[in-house]
This record gives sequence, C-alpha cells and structure tokens, in this order.
Amino acid sequence: MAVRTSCTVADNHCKCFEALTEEQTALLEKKQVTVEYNKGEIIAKHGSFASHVIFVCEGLVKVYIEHGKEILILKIISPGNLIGLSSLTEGEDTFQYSAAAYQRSIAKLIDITTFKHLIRENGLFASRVISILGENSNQINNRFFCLTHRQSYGRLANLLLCLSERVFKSDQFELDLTRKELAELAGMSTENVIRILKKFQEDDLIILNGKNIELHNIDAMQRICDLG
Amino acid sequence: MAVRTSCTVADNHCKCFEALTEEQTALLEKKQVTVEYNKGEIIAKHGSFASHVIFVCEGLVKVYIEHGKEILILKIISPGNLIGLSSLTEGEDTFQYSAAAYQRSIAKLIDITTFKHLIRENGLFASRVISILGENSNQINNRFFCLTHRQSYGRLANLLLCLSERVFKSDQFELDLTRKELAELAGMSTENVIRILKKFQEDDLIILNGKNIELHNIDAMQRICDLG
DNA sequence: CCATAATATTGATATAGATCAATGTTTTTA
DNA sequence: TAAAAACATTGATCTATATCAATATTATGG
Repeated sequence: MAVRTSCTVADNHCKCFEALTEEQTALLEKKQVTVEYNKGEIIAKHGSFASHVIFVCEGLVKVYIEHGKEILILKIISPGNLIGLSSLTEGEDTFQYSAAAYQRSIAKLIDITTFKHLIRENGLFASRVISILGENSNQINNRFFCLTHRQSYGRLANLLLCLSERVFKSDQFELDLTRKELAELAGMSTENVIRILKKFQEDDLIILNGKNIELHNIDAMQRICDLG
Repeated sequence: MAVRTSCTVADNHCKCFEALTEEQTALLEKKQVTVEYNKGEIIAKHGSFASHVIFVCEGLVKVYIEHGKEILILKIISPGNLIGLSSLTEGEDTFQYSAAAYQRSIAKLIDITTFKHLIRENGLFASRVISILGENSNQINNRFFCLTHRQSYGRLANLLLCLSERVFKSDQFELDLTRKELAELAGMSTENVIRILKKFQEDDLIILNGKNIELHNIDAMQRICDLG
C-alpha cells in the first residue's frame, strides 16, 4: 500500500485558498497574473529570484532540481497544485528547484509578498499552507525511498501506476512523454525503460502500442512496484 | 558549493519559538514534557499516532522512513531541531517517519494541539514554521540528489564533510557511528564504506585511526563530493 | 577476565543496469 | 514532401557496487 503513495505525481488538492476571506481573495486576485506556457518551457528556474509562488491551473508540469547538467525530478504535478512554496522560507528568495511544462500549461503567478502577508494575517490560511508543505515532503520522501530502494522494474511499475492513477485517471492512456522522459522520471537509462516495457508486454502486464499504454494487470503491476 | 548543502545533517537553527509572546511561551512550556533517550532508542515511530512534535535538545538523532525491513535515512539532526512537523498536516495524525537516538539524547515532546493552536493564533510563528518546513525540504531534496546522482566515493565524501562541518565542527573527530551506520547514511554496503575509507587513507585525504577520523585535505574531499 | 557477540576487514564473485554502437521509425521543419 | 532531426529499438559490452565467505578485531555482559 504505502509504496503506492511513493508516486511521482503530486495530487494535493490545494485547499489553502478556501481559508481566505472574500476580501483577501480579492486582494490575491489583484496580485496575480495568469501565464500560458508551451511544451518544454521553463516556468521557474532553480536559483532565480522568486518573486511569486505558482499555481498550476492546466497542463502537466515537472518539478526538478539541477546541478549543472544533472537533473533530478522531484515530482510531476497536474492542475491544482502550488509550486515555489519553499521560497516562503525567510532569507531564501530564490527558487530551490526548477519547473517546466511537459505540455501546454497555464499557471497563475501569485505575488509572494502578498502571499506571505496573508500567512501572517490569516492563521487558517497559514495552517493550510503548512499542510501542503507537509504533504509535499511526504510525497517526495516516498519517491526518494522508491528511487533508492527499488530496482528498475519496481520503479517503472510505480511510475506507470502513478501516471494511470493520478494523471490520466484511466488504465489506458496516450502517453505524451518520450521514453527519455519516462527514463528520467524512473531514474534509469532510456534503453532500460524500453527493455522493461517490452518485458512487461511479454508478461501480459501491459499492452503497448507506440505511445498508447494499457495496464492489463494492475495487481501484478502493483506487486512489482511493492517488491521490486 | 551547492552540493555541500546536500548534507545529511540538518542544522536549521529553529527560530520559531522566538516569535511567541511570553504568554504563549508559558502555555507551550506547560504543554510539553522532557524525555531522555538511550542510544538506539526510538523517539518517534513511523505510522504511530503523532500527539506531539519533538524538539531535540541534546544528542544526535536519525530521521528515517521505513517500509518493512528497508529503511532510508532522511537526515540526521543535532540539537536545536524539530521533528514531526509533517504531522501538522490536516488529516494526517501519524508520524510519516521514524526517529531514533544515535547516542543518549534529550528531547521535548510538545503537545501538537497546542502547537497547531499557536500556528493559528500567531502569524509570525506560523511563518517561521513554514520556513523550517521549507528548509527541511530543501535539505532532503539535496540529499535525494546526492544519493541518486553521486557514486559511492562522492556520497561518502559528502557525508564526512557534513559530519565534520555540522556535527563535530572540527576536522578531526571521534566517530561514534559504526561502519554499518555510515553505510546506511551514505546509501551503500558496509564493505564499500570500508574500502573507500581505506582508499581515502591511501590517497592522504584522511587519517584513520579506528573510530578517529581526521580530514586531511578538505579541498580534495570537497572536489570528490562535488564531482562524483 | 573470559566467553560470546558484535563489528571490521579483506578477497572473490555475481549482477543490475549503464554505456556504446548500429539501425529502424517517427516527427519536425524548411 | 524531402531532408534533417529527434526518438525508439536491439544487441554487445563494461563497470560500479552488492553479495558472499572467511577471518581478525573490538566491545560487552555474566
């Protein structure tokens, strides 16, 4: 069970805004802009000045840290999630990770000063933000566990289950991620992804058709995810 | 530089309590107990009911998640740090990780209801807690990067630098961790730790004497940590 | 202080998964 | 729509690191 939550995909329904008064909501509306991003575009850049927190409205986004050319994906998020909360930390005014759009995406950029102000002013809002931060940590910790303790079959099984469950919400989906992107997400080489997908297909766990994937035996997949 | 902060050792000077009024401080004092733990004792157990957050006053503590027999150390913390903040998350009343004492340690167990109450009541306190959560995430993310992207030499170099810098605050220290514990921290087998330490010794990077380790060439060690 | 257990060390072997290389297929763009 | 670029696939090889096994050393409790 637990490992299921080691999912790569964040799905923390973001309830903090419900805690705001009408007046505060109106203020926040004024202090935000909506921006559209094309496939591949950078939404936030690790190390750059973080003048806003980002609420993803539409699309699919990866959140990752980079050191030089090496990157580590922390999570991928679907609409309804906030990024950039770690720059709420005092004395930390830069993004601690990058974010990029996997596909055309829409995000609201919310002025961070206003956001911080509301945290100070509205205790319920603050505690909701704390909830989100806690959920984020737990999710990333579980992913951390998965990537360090599971072998490649388990990691890929985990990823497929996550995508099915949280992104596409179906056993069958048209995967708009390349094999290379899958590899990056599952922490392995592209070739290895291909070989494992092939093996899954041979073992009747999935039905592969180019970019179309159907999970054919979720229980078995879950077992691979948990054990291997 | 950055990789230095991928340190295993949290050292977030915990400033949230300074934000409390005298009255609030007094309330919190009443709602906490101080407990002493022996070497090896469990301070918090993953999955158990979290009725308190934990402030470590003395000693050395590891924070880790476990699934069955497998464990992953998230960080080790020295005095002045809080653990259990992720159970502030609404709807989450269990510890999302375990904590155990490496050596005799003293901790204050603070009633979580009171803690949550203060977050609601005192915006500055809330924002300080948010800061701590953000710093924690950043640190664990960096550790995540290190464990997944660095090879064993780099990981062990990183660990030694962290211990030197943040725990012992000296180039030379009496290591009260076993080789097995070092291995767990650096994410490798015990045998590998031994072989790498031996290699570091041969290359004049460290002077080994049983449990006593002296870092003899910090710059070179830092290079190994950064590059591989 | 001895016996027993825990830890440390060393060497040999096995293997998951990366990397390299070559080729086929799809997508993009000019 | 042809050419170029990006992506996918397959097979062969290489390597970092785990695992296994055997022994030496240190710590510990009766």
